[in-house]
Amino acid sequence: MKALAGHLGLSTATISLVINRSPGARSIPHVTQERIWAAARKFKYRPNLMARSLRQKRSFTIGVMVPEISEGYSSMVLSGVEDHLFQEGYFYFVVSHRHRKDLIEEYPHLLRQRAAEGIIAVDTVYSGNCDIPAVSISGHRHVKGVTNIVLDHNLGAHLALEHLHRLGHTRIALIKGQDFSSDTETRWQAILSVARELGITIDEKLTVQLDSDSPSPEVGHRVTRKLLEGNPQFTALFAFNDISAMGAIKALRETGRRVPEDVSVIGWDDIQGAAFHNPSLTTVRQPLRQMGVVAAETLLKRITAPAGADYPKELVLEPELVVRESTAQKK
Amino acid sequence: MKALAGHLGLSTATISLVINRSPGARSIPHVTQERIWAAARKFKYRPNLMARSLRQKRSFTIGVMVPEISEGYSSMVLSGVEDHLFQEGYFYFVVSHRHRKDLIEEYPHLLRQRAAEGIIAVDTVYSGNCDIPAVSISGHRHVKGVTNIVLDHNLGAHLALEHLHRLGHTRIALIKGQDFSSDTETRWQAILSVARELGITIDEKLTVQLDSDSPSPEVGHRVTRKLLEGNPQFTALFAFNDISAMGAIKALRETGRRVPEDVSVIGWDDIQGAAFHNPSLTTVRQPLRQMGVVAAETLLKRITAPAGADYPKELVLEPELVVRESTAQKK
DNA sequence: GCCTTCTGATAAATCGATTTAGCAAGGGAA
DNA sequence: TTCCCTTGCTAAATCGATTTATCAGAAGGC
Repeated sequence: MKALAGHLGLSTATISLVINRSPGARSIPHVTQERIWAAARKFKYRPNLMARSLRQKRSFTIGVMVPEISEGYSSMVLSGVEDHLFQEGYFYFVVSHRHRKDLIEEYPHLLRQRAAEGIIAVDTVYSGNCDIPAVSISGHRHVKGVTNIVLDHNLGAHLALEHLHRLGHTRIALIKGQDFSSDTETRWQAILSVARELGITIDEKLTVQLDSDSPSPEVGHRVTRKLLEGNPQFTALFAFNDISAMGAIKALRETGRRVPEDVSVIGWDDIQGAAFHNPSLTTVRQPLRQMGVVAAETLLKRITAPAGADYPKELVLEPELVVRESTAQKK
Repeated sequence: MKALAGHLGLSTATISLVINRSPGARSIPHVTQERIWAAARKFKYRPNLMARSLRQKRSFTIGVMVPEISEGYSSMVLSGVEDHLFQEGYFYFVVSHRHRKDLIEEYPHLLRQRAAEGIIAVDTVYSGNCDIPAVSISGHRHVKGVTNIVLDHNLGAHLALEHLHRLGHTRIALIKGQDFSSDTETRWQAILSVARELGITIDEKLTVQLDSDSPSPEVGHRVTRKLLEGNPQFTALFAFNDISAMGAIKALRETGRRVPEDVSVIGWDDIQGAAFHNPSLTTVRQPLRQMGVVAAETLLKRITAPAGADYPKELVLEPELVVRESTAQKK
């Protein structure tokens, strides 16, 4: 910039005014402005954003916390987040905590230190111990200063169980989520409540829980194998998510049960692979990309709002049922 | 920091020396140092990294360019990149260009403007038009200033074709990658060369090419349906990647062909879902995470090396064959 | 007693921008 | 002529750190 100023015989102040189209540039004649633009183009001048941020206290950067980046759920959400942030000229840092408590605690501060103006926490229990605006996707705890983006789990449970019910299934096995997943408890309560409503009994002996933080279908495979050891009778299985549903289907096939002829399986999420699994998965679709977009929108709105302004505490999005090949009429 | 200085009755210079353990702190007595640390802890002092970066011209930030974040290949690589960068105290920006030429051209500059000290380009043809260190994963073009991390495609093609050949397959259909994918051409040439070596004829009528930038198996599904229209005779299919292999398998099943009984299918990548597909996929495994780690290591080494130092132009990693259910002896 | 060296700090410049207050020249009105 | 207002621009402060040069005073050597 100094070089530009020298070359043009002007001061850096003038250049700054023109480049930023600030109101102070009103009194700069058009010819001078053109000279400045021309020179800027010629020398490919790009302002140092660090310096600008330091002065303006705006970085146009936000931080995104995910459990694990190489995993369908987070990356779909990220894709939506990215979409919106890009449109608005923001960049973002991604950090993944892999469920480590200390990192979940520390990352918000590190991000803030790096001038992040806000935080999006994906599938992470965020304690809000940092005083910058935050949006939590599937946070499920009301924390001061944090907007929660959540799915209507009751609706989701309803869609799934009613579907199975209509197909004649009454003995339904369940795979509950990992304890650390922020959706687990909410979804579980929704399922229990809807089951009661529909007159479906939830049998504890037909229930298993995912227990490892691996994002692989292997976990669902393992717990389903364990479930099947006692050779329990059931005609449908409702998995915590599509990943575990895939593992469960593999376990069912390995033990001689056909899907959907012998057992109907329903998943949750509708990740990329669900439609191309064999059999393709019936599942409760979460609008993951949209959740990312909404999170980004909400966060930016909060960032640009005057301090102390009101903000939404919770935004609820609706799932939909996608019926494919993995569920069928009970025989 | 000023507040700290005031509280302690010291100057900011002294505090800076101590906090950064700089050599200049030698002459500061231990008691004073302890006072400073105690106060820093008490007031939870965290230096403003923008200001520090501005002065030191180090940001400990790098930029990662990917085609699309919500996609198995990129996110696996990212996971490796993340792992190493985190260890070394670096943060990173992610940008996805969705194959838009203008963005591929512009992003390196935007990243540099945001003080990124280096760039990792994943599956992206990077032109190196920006003078910061760069590492390209599957770049396949030698560009000045860029280190290429590549897979040994010849070995991969060898593993796959030899496997099919041993199983007795000689008429092999091929799905070629999209033109924009940086691996497409290299892999294709490797396959042609290995086929010649093994005495396998590549029949043009058995070859189709992926043509959409969607990361879904749908693309592979569509082109395979088209391939099957003429009812050509073949007993094995070698897909560009696992995603398209899944689409292809669906198309084969839909037209009454069983996998692997009628047609053996082999993929490439070994993404998360490959092992839990039905049938599980035989595939050429790329060490994607490791490629990410190596990329990060190499980039950081280049960043900290003295300017003008030598750097590797290419690092080659080896694939391995993972045999699962989707391939079988020719009947 | 004088000179040097070491100790324990600090003042001030610097990084690269933005922003505010204000200056000089020219024109118009009283 | 004088005063004021606009036009066109700049000096200097500022953001929050790092870093270099320097300084006062004490200690040690001759």
